[in-house]
Amino acid sequence: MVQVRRSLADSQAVHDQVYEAIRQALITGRIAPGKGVSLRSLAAELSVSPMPVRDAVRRLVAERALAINPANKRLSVPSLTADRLEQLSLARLWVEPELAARAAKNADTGLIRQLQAIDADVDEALRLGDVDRYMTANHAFHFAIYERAGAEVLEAMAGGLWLQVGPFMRVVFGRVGADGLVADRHAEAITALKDGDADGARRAIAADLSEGMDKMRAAVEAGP
Amino acid sequence: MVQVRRSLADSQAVHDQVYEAIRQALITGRIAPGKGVSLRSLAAELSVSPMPVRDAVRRLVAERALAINPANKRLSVPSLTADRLEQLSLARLWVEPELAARAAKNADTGLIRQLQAIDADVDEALRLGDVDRYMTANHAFHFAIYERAGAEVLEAMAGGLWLQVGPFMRVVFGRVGADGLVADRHAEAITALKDGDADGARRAIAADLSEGMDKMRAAVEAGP
DNA sequence: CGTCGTAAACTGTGATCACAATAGTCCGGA
DNA sequence: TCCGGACTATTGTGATCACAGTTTACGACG
Repeated sequence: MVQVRRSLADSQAVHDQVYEAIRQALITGRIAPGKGVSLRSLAAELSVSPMPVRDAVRRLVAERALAINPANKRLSVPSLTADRLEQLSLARLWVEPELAARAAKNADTGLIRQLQAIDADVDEALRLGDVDRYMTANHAFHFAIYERAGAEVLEAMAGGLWLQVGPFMRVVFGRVGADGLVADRHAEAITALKDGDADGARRAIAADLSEGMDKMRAAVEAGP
Repeated sequence: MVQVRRSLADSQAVHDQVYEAIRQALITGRIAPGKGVSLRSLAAELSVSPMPVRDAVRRLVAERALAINPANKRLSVPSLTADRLEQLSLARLWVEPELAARAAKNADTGLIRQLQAIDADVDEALRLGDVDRYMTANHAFHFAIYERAGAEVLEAMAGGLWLQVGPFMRVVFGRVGADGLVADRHAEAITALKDGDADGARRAIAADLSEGMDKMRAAVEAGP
């Protein structure tokens, strides 16, 4: 990948690129939960030196997207347990509707148009059964909303939770197929945001989440 | 400090010790909010090489206990704004009572005794006006409870929030004096835990938090 | 054929160096 | 006194090496 550095500010540092790469691999499930990874193997895979990988991994560990075995200090992807999913669901179900409600107060036509475009992408990804594209688009949809809340602390919390939930989502697709998630509440959410209806946005996002989480729960309980 | 390494497992890595040191300095307000720090200065202060500091700082940045200026990539302690405090309050007021309620179901006499001992320490710190000791003991009290909830994800969230709130707490002491926080709800919480009263524990912790947060809010609004 | 021990490969951690970019300082000129 | 520009110090980032501990592979022995 060729990338031109314009200035120090807008240039993504290598460790940031590595972070994004691993994050994406984690969310899309390209690295299986429970599997062990190592700094050097990741570095080799991404064709960078171990140094920036080390930085990225530290960050991911702090965000609980990667786990570190306290006995031998080796890295691994956290495995999917029903208990973890339950806690993550609960937390998401609190933060994300709150962010949606706040966003409703700041929504404008630009945001609405953007959301409609993203949602069209989500639908097409679902139609094609393109898992990675669905995940990316769905993430973009939610965070386009959350970003508008203007609540950086809560938004960061949501980001961290989403990262931890990512691997679970892949399980859903793996078991019930790509059409398992077809019924989202995105249209409802868009309508509520357009009307500046904070409570409506809160309910729409809450419903969207809990439906998705229910599917994940079922998939996880079906088999670890 | 002399420390014997028994095995790789129980030995704290240097970067963990550095993390704890900076964390403590942040919480107790020894590093003022808004102030800039650097890897090498921290390393010199802690008499270690910049390398483990780098690791610790990455972690703290991920936890939003340190901020990194996107323009020049320099480190600083996040400054205290009313908006940030409001979001942190809201989040704490959701997670921590939840943890307390869960802990109530797992509480035993051992925990109660431990909490009573810690609370006595809190009270003595207040009596003496020993700010650092109060902060440490108060932290110990809350997390002795939360640990008992057996909810690692939520507990980690609480830990991250506490870390971000830490600097605000010092502001309270700086303005209203050490006796500004004298009225805590620890006794109430202990009673509820002893009775296995989940709702009581939830209410006690919620009351404890919101009182503290109110004081912080007043202190922050009085002057940045 | 199975089991155990030893050697090689691999792991995270820390130290040190190089480099480009920014911030700070100090001095000259108006 | 105040402003501007050159020089120096300091900054985060990345690369490379060393090291101790752990895991894995393999071959010898029973």
